[in-house]
Amino acid sequence: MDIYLYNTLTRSKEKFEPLEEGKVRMYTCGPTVYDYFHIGNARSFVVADVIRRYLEYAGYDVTFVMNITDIDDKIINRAAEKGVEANDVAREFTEAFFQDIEALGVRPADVYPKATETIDDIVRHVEGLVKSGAAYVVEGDVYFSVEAFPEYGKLSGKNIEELVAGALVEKDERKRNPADFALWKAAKPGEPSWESPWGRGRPGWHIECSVMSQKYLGETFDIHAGGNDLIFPHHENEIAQSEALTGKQFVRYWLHFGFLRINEEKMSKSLGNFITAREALKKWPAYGIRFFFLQTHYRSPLNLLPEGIEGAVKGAAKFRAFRDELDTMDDGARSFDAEPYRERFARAMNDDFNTPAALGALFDLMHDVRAAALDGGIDRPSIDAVRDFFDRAVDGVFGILPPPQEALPGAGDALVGDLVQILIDVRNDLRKERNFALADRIRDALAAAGVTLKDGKDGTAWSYSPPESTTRG
RNA sequence: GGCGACGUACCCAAGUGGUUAAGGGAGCGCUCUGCAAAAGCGUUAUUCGGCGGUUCGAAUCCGCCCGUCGCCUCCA
Repeated sequence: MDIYLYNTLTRSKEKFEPLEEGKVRMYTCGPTVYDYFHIGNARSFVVADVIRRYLEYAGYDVTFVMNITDIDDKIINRAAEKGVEANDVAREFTEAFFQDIEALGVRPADVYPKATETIDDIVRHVEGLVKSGAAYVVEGDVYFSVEAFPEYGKLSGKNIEELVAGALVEKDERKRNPADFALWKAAKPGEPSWESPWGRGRPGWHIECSVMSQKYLGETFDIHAGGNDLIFPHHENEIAQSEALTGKQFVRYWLHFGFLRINEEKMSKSLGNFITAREALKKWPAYGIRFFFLQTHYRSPLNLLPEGIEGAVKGAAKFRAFRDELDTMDDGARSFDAEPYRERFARAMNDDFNTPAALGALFDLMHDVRAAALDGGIDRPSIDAVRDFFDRAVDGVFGILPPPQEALPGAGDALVGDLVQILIDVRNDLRKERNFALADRIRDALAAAGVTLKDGKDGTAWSYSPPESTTRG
């Protein structure tokens, strides 16, 4: 089955045909490491992660690159505030970035190029643009001349005249056109800087992504993804800088993600209405946050509602319960064909990564497997086939399968488990004696400690999760 | 002002011309239970922001109106 995806460049869904058969070269704009990233940024990282995982599920060999912008005005400003070196800020938040995406279950990219480690390549690229006349030097700054690139505006649907007429473009007498943008910035006193043909300075933001992506993926690559707000000017400028030098198409498919909103408003650092991914992960498990994101199509805006994430946590928990059932399911005589569900899943995902529809297929699979299991039982090969697909989809592609109970903190400890079991045994004796008051006291006390008891036909099972009472705020 | 997205049940959200409008959460009923919890099962929109139009047929196409949001400036 073919994959179709919505390409911002053509404003339409297109059949995905990678440059090289069976191989995908993909790039996503990574963080500027001046602070913790927020839950809205997390949505982009998770969505990109799921797209990458699905392409691999679909059989592609994916090379996935994400940059780290580790030199930038914001980093310099933050360092000045804290009274430390820009380096220190970058190092601290690069480390935090890796911790947080790991906690979110985002699989590592193949390469994480850093701007400060790509300076030579950036300088060469800018030099090339200056030589070709697409860029010009003014007092140690280098600007890209938008008029030198006739196709400027093709991604965002803007044109230079309108941008200039928009009057919001800051006037800078040194620029030939107000829409021109900096490729290289001359160093101000005290700022980190590198040698260049135009004196000491540092790269502009846009050029980093162009150079870092092309360095690892080639002059033309398949997919470049990022948030909607990067379409203009960031990605527009990337195209201009890249294609003006190579004369080749820079990126074949541009994917853009919808925003996470809070109170119907875009969540952003500048509006100050954000919560960091780090804070969110203290409140909710990663699988719940991921499930919450995937319940909405990646291009649509998504309103952050605590009850929404709580619902997502519960939804994801059903996957775990079902997965455990599969392991203990008695085999029966009937066969169950998982293929229609696999097809529905693939059809949904192939249609511009329609994760909500794909989730629907997975829930129907659970429902129908249970119904079949009740109605005579399913044979072993069918159970195995369901489990194989289920694991590859829920865990492999979406990354939303909650960990088994044993993996939860505290519950894996042998002594803790023994103590809980002793209490359960005592309580069950009390129940036999119909001393329910004391039995319930044990149950309530355990519940307060995070241990939930489930009385069933075959005895009492228990599970652990961090107590609700520790919620903060 | 220019460009663009969206408005589907109590909440979230698929579906973009044709059988009964997916799925999740919540509510309700049931099973299980000493009672719970958890889990499972069942159930909840003659209707898709409003008004017109095209069509044998529209949530789906067209027009207008109302409402929400985004980009045009750093931002995922």
